[in-house]
Amino acid sequence: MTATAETTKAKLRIGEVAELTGTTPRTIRYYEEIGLLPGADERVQGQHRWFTQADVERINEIVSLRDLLGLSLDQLRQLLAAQEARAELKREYHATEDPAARKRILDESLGHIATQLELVRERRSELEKLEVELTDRRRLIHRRLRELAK
Amino acid sequence: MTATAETTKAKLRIGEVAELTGTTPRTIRYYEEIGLLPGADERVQGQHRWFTQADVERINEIVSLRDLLGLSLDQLRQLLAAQEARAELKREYHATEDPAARKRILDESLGHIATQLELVRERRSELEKLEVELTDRRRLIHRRLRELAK
DNA sequence: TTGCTCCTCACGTCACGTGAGGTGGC
DNA sequence: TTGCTCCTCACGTCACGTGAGGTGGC
Repeated sequence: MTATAETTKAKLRIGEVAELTGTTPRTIRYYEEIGLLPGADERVQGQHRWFTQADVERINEIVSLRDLLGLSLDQLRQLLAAQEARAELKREYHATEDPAARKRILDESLGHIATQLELVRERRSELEKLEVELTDRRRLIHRRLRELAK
Repeated sequence: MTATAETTKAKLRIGEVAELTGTTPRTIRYYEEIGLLPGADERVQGQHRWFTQADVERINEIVSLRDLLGLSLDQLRQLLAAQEARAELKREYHATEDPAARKRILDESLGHIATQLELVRERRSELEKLEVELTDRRRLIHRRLRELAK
């Protein structure tokens, strides 16, 4: 009856997943339709979809990159494909003992992360610029209010 | 022949404005069409549109809020309407000498700015969370690379 | 005057929203 | 078993993209 035992392989319905990820069932079906979510071909047409915690995390990641970095779903599909390639590499990594192969795999991962980090930082600096503008305007108004209070 | 003299009331064409704002002529026409840009009714149907530096700044602001805060154009229209109300208040502000009226106007402006700042900060904290996740993953890979180098 | 940029339809697209009508699982 | 959530079309919408055919300004 522990929490970990309860959540092991817990099957989630599409409405629950939508709630957990802040999306809608329609959005999740659409992501499956365009190939952003895996495992769609295993289901018989008309039957209910069942999701796992891993699906929730993937959708959260999609939503996060979509909203925060403003990527199109096509760009996201490419990015996620690159991530899967990385996961594949990870399995190769554990399969090999060759230090040179391991180094090559890790270097490649670093490249993918660097790409995403650059996007994040670009966005952050734009947001900070906007914040500075707003706080400047606020400061000006506060000054005028103090003038009035005299 | 000074720069300021040259740019005074300089009339810009839609293509130039698109370039300056990182948009397209189609986007600018669309924004005019849905009422995000003012002064559309003064132009005779079929004639060329002429823009000023003020239009460039407005479009930059629209693009910035659209991309960085993820607002819909409908939300943006409301926000910009509120801003115009503030500009109107500003004129009233300069017209009145009554300190109480002036204070009321400034307080209202503060409210609008606070709303935008809240949106900006929400976004920023989400972005920072994503950045931390990415740098954590990068650190892990760097550690493994150092292990390999031994 | 010649080009280049502009103009207005108008249909296409991406990322879903929104019913309509029907079936499946606690 | 009943009701709620799920299913699949399929059309609608928002924010533009993309030609087609024609006119205007340095």
